[in-house]
Amino acid sequence: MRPEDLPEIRHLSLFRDMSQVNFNALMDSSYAQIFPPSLDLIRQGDLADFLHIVLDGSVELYASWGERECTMAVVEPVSTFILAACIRDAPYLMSARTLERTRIILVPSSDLRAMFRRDTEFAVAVINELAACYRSVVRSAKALKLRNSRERVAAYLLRQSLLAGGVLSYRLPVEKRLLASYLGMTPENLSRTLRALEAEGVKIDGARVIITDRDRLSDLARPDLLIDGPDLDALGAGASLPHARRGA
Amino acid sequence: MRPEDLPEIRHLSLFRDMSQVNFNALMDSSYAQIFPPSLDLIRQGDLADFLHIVLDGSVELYASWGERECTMAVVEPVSTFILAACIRDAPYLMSARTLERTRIILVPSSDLRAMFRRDTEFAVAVINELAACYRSVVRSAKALKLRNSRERVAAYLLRQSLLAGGVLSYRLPVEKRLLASYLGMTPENLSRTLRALEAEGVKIDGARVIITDRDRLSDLARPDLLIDGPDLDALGAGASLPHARRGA
DNA sequence: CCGAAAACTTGACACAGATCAAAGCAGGCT
DNA sequence: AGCCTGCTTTGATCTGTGTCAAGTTTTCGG
Repeated sequence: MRPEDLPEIRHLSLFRDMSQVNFNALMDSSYAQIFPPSLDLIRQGDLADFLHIVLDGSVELYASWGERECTMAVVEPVSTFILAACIRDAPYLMSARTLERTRIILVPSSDLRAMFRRDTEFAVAVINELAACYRSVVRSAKALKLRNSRERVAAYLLRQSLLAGGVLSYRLPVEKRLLASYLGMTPENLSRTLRALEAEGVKIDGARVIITDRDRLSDLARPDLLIDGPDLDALGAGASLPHARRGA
Repeated sequence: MRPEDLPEIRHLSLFRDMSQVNFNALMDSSYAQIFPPSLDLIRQGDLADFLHIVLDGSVELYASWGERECTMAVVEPVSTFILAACIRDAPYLMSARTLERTRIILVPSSDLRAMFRRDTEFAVAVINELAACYRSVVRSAKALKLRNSRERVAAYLLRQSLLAGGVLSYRLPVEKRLLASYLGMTPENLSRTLRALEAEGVKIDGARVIITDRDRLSDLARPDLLIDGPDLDALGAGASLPHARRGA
């Protein structure tokens, strides 16, 4: 692990409040590793040996059942994933693969479990993180059950615009194929839906999104605080995709 | 609150390991209340003032968006609900209504938040509870995205049979209307699907389910440990419905 | 025990979304 | 640069699921 990584990790809400000694102890038993793109890091069903912290690159969390699979989230630096499985000492419910060349810190889950018994501040941080993750998945389950795919796409486009700072133009931060899977639809259907939305206040050109009539799009998406955030919740790794960036 | 309630609450994994003094303190600031059937206990969006513990009766957790609504879970005695919102001191993401006459203990969420800073065993219990809830919602999100409605129904029927102890005949523990909503489909569609499944190894007679060919049904449902459990996870209030009972 | 209200079922139909197939297009690699 | 793989789009078609409407059954309160 590089020394310059430590401050970044320390800055995560999960590790921010614990004592320096305990933080050091945790980091001492951890190690960094670099993975090439499209590499499977975790297979669902395996036992959760390590908490993962993404430092560079990005990681897709996905679930599979038989032949089918679907994207559950994408994790970007700097954040952690599969905390819950580590804590329960249980099999992972999701698989993980790198989307690009990715550097990851691995924290042994046994150390983790020992640590929150010793460090109250850490325990409180874990509690907050888990509660946030939980709420984040609940939000996406609500979206899935309450909205149809057109509404989900519209809400997604609108939300990205807000996350990028209210801009009217931005680039999709993930491939459409992946976005489709995340939104619970086929790539073909997403493609058509994006096309159809051009009559509803948004122009799509490749990965570029241009919102031409925010109110109109908003009428369709009917964004909802309790589904779309603004989530102080899902800032950690819950069940969301990367944010669009201002000016990108 | 009745004195005889305390042991039952104390027995919950959430409260089992904390010190007696702290448990008493928490209970002292709590109070019981009895609600009639079909009463709205919680409206999504309200601030989370109390952790709820169901002692008698049952409670439906549901989400709404505009006119639409859907069932997220049903909570039965003795267990807690909306822990995550209490911890985050955030608005509820779900609404709650009683399904029958229901007795509930209300624990002020401020006391709760103070308590896990003071009592490490309680903090650990909260961590475990939240991790379990999280995993439970992930499971149901996976089911929703990976299976079609017929597969979800088949898996549900099979799972209930196992939860009731592997029986081949049991009664549905909830109304079909509610089950449909939980499974993300319309009542009409559920009705037709149940009918169609009669060619696949189950017989449905009103609320009675008779599994006539477990293997055949299993082939269709393809039950999966990482979706359907057996979840040591969702024994608490995650995102599940009541279990069928042996002999019912 | 009866009547009203609610839950459930069934049928006809419409539409959203999946699938299959094939044609562009773009990005990465040698 | 140029090829090749994999993403994306488009079209045609089909299936699953929702909707509307009417009927039946069950439940529950008086």
